Amino acid sequence: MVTGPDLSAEDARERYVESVLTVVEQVPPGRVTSYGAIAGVVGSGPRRVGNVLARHGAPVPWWRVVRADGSLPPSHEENARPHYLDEGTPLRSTGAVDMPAAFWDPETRE
DNA sequence: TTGGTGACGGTAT
DNA sequence: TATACCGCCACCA
Repeated sequence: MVTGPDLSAEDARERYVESVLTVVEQVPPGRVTSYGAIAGVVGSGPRRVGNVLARHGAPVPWWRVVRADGSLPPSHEENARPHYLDEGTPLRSTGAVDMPAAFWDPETRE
């Protein structure tokens, strides 16, 4: 078989990206979820999720997606803080998100 | 084609 | 409690 472009695989990748962005959009204001939680829903590893947001995360509320410990890379943390204050997201004195209070599980939607 | 990299996560020290 | 290291896996140069 001639090695043509695998369009099905490319389409699968596109649907995967769309799935991730859809989950992010479903996170309620004032709540956050983690890369790992999204990974569990879309069926992939957490680094994949971060990679997707890095490339296609601009149009979605990316600040509602944080690391498992509730923190974000310093630069993004600066951009996210205003959103947290505006949405009333529970924060800790460290500047990270108060995970036990703010975590939203995309699988149980609570 | 091969190798390096990363918006992470968990475990070990 | 903080730091280091490894595992994972697709994307980019």
